[in-house]
Amino acid sequence: MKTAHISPYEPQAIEPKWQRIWEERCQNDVREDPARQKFYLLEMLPYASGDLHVGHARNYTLGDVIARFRRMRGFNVMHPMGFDAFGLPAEAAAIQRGTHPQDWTEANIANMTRQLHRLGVAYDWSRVVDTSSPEYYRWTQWLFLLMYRKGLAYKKEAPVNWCPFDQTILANEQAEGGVCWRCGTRVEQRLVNQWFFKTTAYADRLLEGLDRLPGWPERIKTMQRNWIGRSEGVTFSFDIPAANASISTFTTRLDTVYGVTFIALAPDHPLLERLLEGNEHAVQVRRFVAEIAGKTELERTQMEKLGVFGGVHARHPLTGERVPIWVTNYVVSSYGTGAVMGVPAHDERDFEFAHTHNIDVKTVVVPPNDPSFVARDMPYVDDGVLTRSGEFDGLTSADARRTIAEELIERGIGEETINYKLRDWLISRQRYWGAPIPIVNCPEHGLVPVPEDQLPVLLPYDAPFTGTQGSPLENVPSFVNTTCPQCGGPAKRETDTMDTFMCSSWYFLRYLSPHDARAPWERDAAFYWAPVDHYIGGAEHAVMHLMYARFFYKVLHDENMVPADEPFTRLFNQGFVLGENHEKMSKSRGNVIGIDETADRYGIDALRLFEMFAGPPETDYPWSTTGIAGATRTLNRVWRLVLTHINALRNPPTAAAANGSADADLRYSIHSKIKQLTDEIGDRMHLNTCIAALMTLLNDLEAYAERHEDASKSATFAAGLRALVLMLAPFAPHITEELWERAGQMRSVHLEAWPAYDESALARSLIPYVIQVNGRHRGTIEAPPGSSQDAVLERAKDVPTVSAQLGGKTVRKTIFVKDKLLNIVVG
RNA sequence: GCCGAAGUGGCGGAACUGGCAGACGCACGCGACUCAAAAUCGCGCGAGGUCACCCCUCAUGUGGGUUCGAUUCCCACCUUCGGCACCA
Repeated sequence: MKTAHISPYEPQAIEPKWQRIWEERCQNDVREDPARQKFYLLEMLPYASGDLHVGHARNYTLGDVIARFRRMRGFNVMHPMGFDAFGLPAEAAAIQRGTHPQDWTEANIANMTRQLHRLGVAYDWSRVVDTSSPEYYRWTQWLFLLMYRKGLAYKKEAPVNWCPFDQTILANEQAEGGVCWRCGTRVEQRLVNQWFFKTTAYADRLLEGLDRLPGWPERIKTMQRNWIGRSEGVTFSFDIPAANASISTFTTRLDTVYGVTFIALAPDHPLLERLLEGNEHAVQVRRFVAEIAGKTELERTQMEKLGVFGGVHARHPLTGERVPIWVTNYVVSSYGTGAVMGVPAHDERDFEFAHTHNIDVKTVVVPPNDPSFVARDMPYVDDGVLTRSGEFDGLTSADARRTIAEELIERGIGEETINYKLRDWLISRQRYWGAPIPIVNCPEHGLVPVPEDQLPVLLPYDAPFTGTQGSPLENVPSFVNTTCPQCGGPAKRETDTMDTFMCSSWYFLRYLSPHDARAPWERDAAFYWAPVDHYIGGAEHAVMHLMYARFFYKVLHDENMVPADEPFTRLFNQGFVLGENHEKMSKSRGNVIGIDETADRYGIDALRLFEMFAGPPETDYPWSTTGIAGATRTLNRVWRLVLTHINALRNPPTAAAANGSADADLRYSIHSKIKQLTDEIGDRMHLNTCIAALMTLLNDLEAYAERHEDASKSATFAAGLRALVLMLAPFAPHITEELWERAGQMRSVHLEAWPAYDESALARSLIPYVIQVNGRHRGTIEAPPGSSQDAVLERAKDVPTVSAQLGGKTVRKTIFVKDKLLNIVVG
């Protein structure tokens, strides 16, 4: 093969060239087309942090390959991109460097936009959104008002993480370990008036919806189920005669109720003060409560189980026994009723507590096969059969739970209850860089929503965001002081901004009509495009973003603004790109590989090809400098092969196979690869094996060209070149477009149809049969498909390595798998 | 502690429903081209035995099991990674 006179492959020249042309042609812009099947592909929008690295590139390339493939398969593909632009990092950077959050964010978006263009991803750039722009957050505020109108947004006083140094509230995830992520100060629990969304009202629907999402990873659904934490049980009361009160408890194990030997109260239980009146233990209890109050809930969960006797007894509603009440550190007031019936024999925690405080352990449930069982060294927490439980003895746990519940309900002291771990979503943030909450406080009318025609409530550019003066907007009089929309009298605005997760809970709908000034999105557009068919993003958003977005979507479905009640049909969590040292890529480790430096050196197509080839999309893999060099080498080989035989693409030969079996073999290779990629990209998405298949096809084509001087005149070879370029196009869009143009094609390679495979090319006259003796591979023969067992056996006996194993032994049986294998069992 | 995922050459990985373990690539070695190097191309490349060739044995974290046959299914254990962790 002559390689002379072929221009060198120069990605640095052709990549910007095609990016410019695609942009000028608006080649990737889409619109609704009822005649075609839609496909909405989305990657989670990035936070506007400023710089993209090869991990982002992997994520977006994966989406791009699937989107381009779908487009070539005839789908009308929506593939947009945007920026999650509000948030604390912008404010932190502002405080640190003295730049304004808006300027910092804008500069970052400009840089990231440049880098995203550079990646060659086929986004519809006319739809880009910036969640910090007034055109966008106007609708975030509008959606807040929708929630408010529906009674799903409310304000209440609640304990939150407060950093005394930064003078601000922190989200749970920013106060991990009980310290402020920014300054390391220990956070305090503080009661603050906060805005919440009533996510708990949707708890059951959020749970049930997961069962209708077969396209989601099981582990993400499990995480959401755990987070929602639905549990069914019974709430019933214990009377406290001495205090003339009663204490309500929740349990899922009513079958163990006869084993109650104490009641455990949360230290901040509302009834506690009443129990302590005239109680000789009061001093001790108060000292204990004060000690615990100094700890956050998180710290409490990490301590050993402590408690003091409360000085009073309750009356067991079924046995009438006196049950001591203890105040403990292991019961939390925020779940259930803040009081727990203590059953040491059948609960790990109660057992541990009872053990250290010398409380009775009363076994009331025994394993079915061990009636004399006694919980001595460890509790028995499984279901079993009841004993020492009065009239309920002999019932199974399941039956007992039902029967005892009926009894309590009948007597009017109990009711069936469902509890959730899920709590309402706290959306207030005392920060500057977020969307202001569109509510006005009027001395006459209380909380008054800002009328929709007055949106957006603009974030003032000038605000003292020092990070130490509390909420910055509080200190901007021109913002705070306003008039009541209802009476026109003087009033004050809410100075909190909204959690940025609100911005990202609906952005995928804004993409559908990003410039609409009358509505957050056009209903028709939503009913055409939604839901998102394929959502790609990291698993770190398993609960937060994905739960919030599902909540929003269900509310919007109730409003008939979207066509269904689940926003993301298929969810895919891609793996990370690790550093070359197999460690997580991070600035502090100094192993971050940037997009620009990589593109300059190897080209974007090589980056894309390497990242899709290095491993299956869901697993982590390390960066490899030699690996990407290998991708460049592969592209170089494609370049030379195609240009050497460019005439075969320019004027495809029509002559039938000229080289007999070589052509048939090549044809088989071509069509099997087309079939493999077609099935794989559409379904399992193991793009690494797709690229391996393309490399094999490249090897086969090169070998053919090497052996046949007149390769360019073979119709089969020409078809192979064509298939190679078309199938490589989603992976390496620039080089394929350039080759396509040089082949004299008038249309973009990316608007061509995906090649079709021919079943007849996959049928072979001879196929390999594996011959085993006693299950071990001893040889291979070639025979026609559909050969009989006897025919294969006859042929197999002639294979020396097989006959050597058969020598002198009796054939006991043979196992024959049609078109595949013959196993001869001898002994 | 509980739940889940994963362990395959020097490295990334392949083998999709049990049927030729190591596709494809990287690294490495040898050779061709070259004054030389780079680039490129060709050949080799799990371990051991025998080595002229054929071939044989062992090998998919460890130990068992099911099966004619196990990287694949089952049981136990080890390691790694993720999630949950007093939710009554």
